[in-house]
Amino acid sequence: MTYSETASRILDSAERMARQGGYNSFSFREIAAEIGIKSASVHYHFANKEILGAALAERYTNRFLAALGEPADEGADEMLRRYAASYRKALIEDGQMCLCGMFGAEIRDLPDPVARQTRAFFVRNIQWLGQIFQAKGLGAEEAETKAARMIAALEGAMILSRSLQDDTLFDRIIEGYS
Amino acid sequence: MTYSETASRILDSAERMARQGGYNSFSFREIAAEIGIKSASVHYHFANKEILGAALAERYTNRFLAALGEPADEGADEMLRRYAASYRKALIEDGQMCLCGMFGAEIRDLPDPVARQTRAFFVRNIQWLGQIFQAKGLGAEEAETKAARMIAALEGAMILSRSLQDDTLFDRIIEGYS
DNA sequence: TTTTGTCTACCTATCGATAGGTAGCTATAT
DNA sequence: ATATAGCTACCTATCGATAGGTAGACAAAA
Repeated sequence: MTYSETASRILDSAERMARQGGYNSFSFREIAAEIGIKSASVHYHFANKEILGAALAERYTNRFLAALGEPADEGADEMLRRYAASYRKALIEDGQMCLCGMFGAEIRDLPDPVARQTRAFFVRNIQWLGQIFQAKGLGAEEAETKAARMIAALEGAMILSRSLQDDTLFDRIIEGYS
Repeated sequence: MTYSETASRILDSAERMARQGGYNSFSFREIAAEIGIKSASVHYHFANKEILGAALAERYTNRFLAALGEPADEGADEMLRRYAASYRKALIEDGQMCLCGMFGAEIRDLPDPVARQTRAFFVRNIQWLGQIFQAKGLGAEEAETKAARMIAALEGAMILSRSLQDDTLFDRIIEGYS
């Protein structure tokens, strides 16, 4: 999926808000005000909120995986380090939570298309990490479990580090995974 | 803090909604409708939303810790198992997320009194678990890190298991902590 | 001339919150 | 015993703000 300049700016704005406060924390009005158009014009690009929310999660997932590269490009340990570093960068450098971590927590309250895209984030990330763990010699099932465990640790580390306003806590929690 | 019958039912209702969709997912009107009073009467018991939210997090924290008992009552490993089991019960038996996990994720968007109570949940839980790890022979700093790591793993496991609608995933992720 | 993107203007529903009132209980003072 | 006063727990009615969403006009570009 490719987006126009305006559509991209809408997504940028919505993503920033959603990663701060979840699905109910971005609105057509606020997005419009931020990028200098009217809320009706936001509806032109994204007909309703569930379409916008689903697009948000889809673009986030694609960008996230694209930034990681193919799972086999380099050594397995280096890939794990890179994976953890991408969460670290989001939290500490960008000051934002994982969009799909937020959406995942409130998934029972989300419109179905948004929930589906949120699940896709975790499925694809478990696949990505699972390949790494398999490259390290683990069986498919165990690799998947370890992948899920690592993602859970990173999502949880974000929440605790953010809550306690202590960036170093993220590193201390993740120590050993990198 | 002790609450009247009605105040307790307000908190029960709000807690259930908040653990499903976060701070913006409960409203005075919806709570009132659920327990059969008017929204103005909810304001009688909790003057505004931040007071209600803070009371929610405070009661949740106190109940959570009370259910765990004193950290030294039994063997350290049994206490760790019990700690993980309390998250498991919430997720699988009650079908709910951790209230302060939800609030923690969106903490930057929360009114200050709610954010403070949310932080208190994590501080007190790290203290509780830290005592267990110290009883197992770890130094204070390392015990605190391991405590935070375990809480992060449990919060993250809830999000993934919930997102992927797979109860067994929670157990597989937590395997080894219990 | 059709499409694209934006606008004005509006809608209904809901939000948190407040004002003002009432029924019933309780405690004190006469 | 009775009147007075205050408190508790609710009510009706309403406020301004904001939510998501829609209809239709309009200008520029293809």
